[in-house]
Amino acid sequence: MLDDRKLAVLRAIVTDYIRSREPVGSRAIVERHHLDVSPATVRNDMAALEDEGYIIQPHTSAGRIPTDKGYRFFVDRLSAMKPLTNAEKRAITAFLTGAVDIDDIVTRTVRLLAQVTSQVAIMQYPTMSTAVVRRVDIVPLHDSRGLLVVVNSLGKVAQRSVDLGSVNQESLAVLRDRLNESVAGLGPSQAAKVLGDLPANLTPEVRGIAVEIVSSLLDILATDQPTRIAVAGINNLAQFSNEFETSIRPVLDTLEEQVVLLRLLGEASTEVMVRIGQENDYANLSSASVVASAYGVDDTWAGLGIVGPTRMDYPSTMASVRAVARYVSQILAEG
Amino acid sequence: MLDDRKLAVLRAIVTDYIRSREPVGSRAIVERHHLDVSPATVRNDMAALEDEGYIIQPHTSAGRIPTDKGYRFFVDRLSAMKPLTNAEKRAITAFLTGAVDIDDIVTRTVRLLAQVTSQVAIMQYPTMSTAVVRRVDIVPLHDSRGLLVVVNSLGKVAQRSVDLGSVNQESLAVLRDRLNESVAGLGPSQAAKVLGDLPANLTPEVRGIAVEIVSSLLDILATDQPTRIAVAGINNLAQFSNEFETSIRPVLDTLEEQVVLLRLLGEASTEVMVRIGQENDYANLSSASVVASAYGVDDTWAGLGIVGPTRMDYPSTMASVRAVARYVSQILAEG
DNA sequence: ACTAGCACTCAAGGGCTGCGAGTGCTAGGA
DNA sequence: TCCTAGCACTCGCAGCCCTTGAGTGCTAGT
Repeated sequence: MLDDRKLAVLRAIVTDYIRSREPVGSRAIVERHHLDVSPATVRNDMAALEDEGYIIQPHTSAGRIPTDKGYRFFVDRLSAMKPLTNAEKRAITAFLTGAVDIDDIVTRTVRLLAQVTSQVAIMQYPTMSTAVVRRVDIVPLHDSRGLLVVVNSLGKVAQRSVDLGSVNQESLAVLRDRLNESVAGLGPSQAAKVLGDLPANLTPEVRGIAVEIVSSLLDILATDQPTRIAVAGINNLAQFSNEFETSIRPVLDTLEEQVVLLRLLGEASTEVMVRIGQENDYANLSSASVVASAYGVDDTWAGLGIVGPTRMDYPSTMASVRAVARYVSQILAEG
Repeated sequence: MLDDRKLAVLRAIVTDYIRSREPVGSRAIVERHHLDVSPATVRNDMAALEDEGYIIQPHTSAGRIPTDKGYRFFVDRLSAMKPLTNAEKRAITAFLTGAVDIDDIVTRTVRLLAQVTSQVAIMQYPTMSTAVVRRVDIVPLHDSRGLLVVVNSLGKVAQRSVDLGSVNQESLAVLRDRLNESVAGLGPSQAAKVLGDLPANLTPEVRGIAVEIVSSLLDILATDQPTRIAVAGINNLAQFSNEFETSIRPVLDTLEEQVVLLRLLGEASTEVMVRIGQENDYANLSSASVVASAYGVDDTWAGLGIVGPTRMDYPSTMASVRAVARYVSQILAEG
């Protein structure tokens, strides 16, 4: 049905349209891509491609532009990721070295990604779910307030404000040691099991306060901060103001919805995921595309990616997203 | 020079223009604000106001719109902050109760502010500078990597990845205890002084590792995370796409510049600060206004505020910003 | 000091026109 | 059977002109 020349025509339309944002006509194709046929022949091919739903005409006397389906076909079958230039690789390493902690890594990565792709970058903070607890601490602050601090093996720190009542320092130290003995080295779910029985085994004076602290601790382990997302490069959207069908409004709305972003990134695998226009489950993103990939080490994975107009340079963007995901994984693995 | 009626005319122009975004004509003023004079009289007043630079005509046959100077006069002399409705007050308290730690407070506050004002909200994380160190901990992670964790009296947790070499657990515990004895209860600058002499007083086997850890600790105390800013409600900008002189682009650019935002918020005092259009030192904000206030407890203050078009409802916005700053200060004071 | 009246200005919107890019179709050639 | 040349057709776009109407500044009169 689609012979080689038709595929070449489709590829030409997609690449030219991505470059120029102008509907692509039959003459332009034969000229720019030296197909050795006449425009009339290309027109016949275009008619066929239009019948199949890969391209449309914005109006009768205009050239063709790709549909979502056309982009999809292009991404799946007609393009290869464009390898990064050495300058880009150097920029990536330069940007990511010198990060001091995991928050810093995320902040730097998301900015880097925004800069490299000239799109809006989003990145999920690594989850703790497969990490194990390394340290639990209870720090008195002032009056009866204190802070419960949990450090996990990824170097992620979680904290929760707690009420310590009038418990004395020694009891607190005892409780802390018991907590550490119990849960250090355990994953969240195992830790939660162990913690359930803990208060019963404590001396009465500690027990009162222990109940609240254990419940806060369980809370930390359960919620596991899956809700945090870093965003950067929103200013890059402005250049596409008239790119999106109506306005950039719905896209901006989506970027404020952490839950939606999380679900988007949740679908990323270690290879590059691309969602084009209507393929997104969210009406707000129906004229946007999402390119995402998972990053992480061992069994701990989270997502990062970009959001942009459907008319984007998929080969380059996909390559950038994948490269950044790999570099940041590597950095996480190293320390 | 400016008699009462002229002031009333200016006030009418500002309020009507804020409402309708249409240039305000002389007839509209006498009708909507029952000044008991004729349009012709108002026209004379308008000519005077224009001479003084408070209003301009976008084109010859149009009504008048306020200049930055006109807004400034309005804010300083012609308006009072609009008290919040009970519903708004309830929304604020509802939104802020249940915050679990300081990060959570900031996240919630900045979203709240964006929602209440329908503008872009920005908020500086509280600085540690006047807080005292409560706890220092060193948590081994894997291989030779570890995490240095510092908790301060505000409940703020800072961490830094460190290389522990092959030091054993006991030495680490010793070092940790010594660090806590030395700096607990001290502010950053005092702590830094004490820390300088510490390694010399340690046993040789601990000393090697201590040097690096102390330097990381000093780093944490010095950098003090003043660089973090939370932003929310960028989608609110979209409704003003054609509000800003050229586009929302420069404003979006500014919002990506943490340094600029920090300097903006740094100028906030405990009363409400308003910067209108060209009053901002940044060309990117020349058609935007910033409303900000300081929040905090005791000697620890940071800034929060909003960024929006110069055509904004100053009385309400100022009231909201002030109210939110006060509520969040109160919450910080309580726990 | 205010007002009525009037001539003037100018942005915005509607209708009209010519231009040109691009198409679909058909007939003819390899 | 596939490709091409030629041609009539479509339609968005830009430019132009005109009308409309809101709003002004000025002047003479109360």
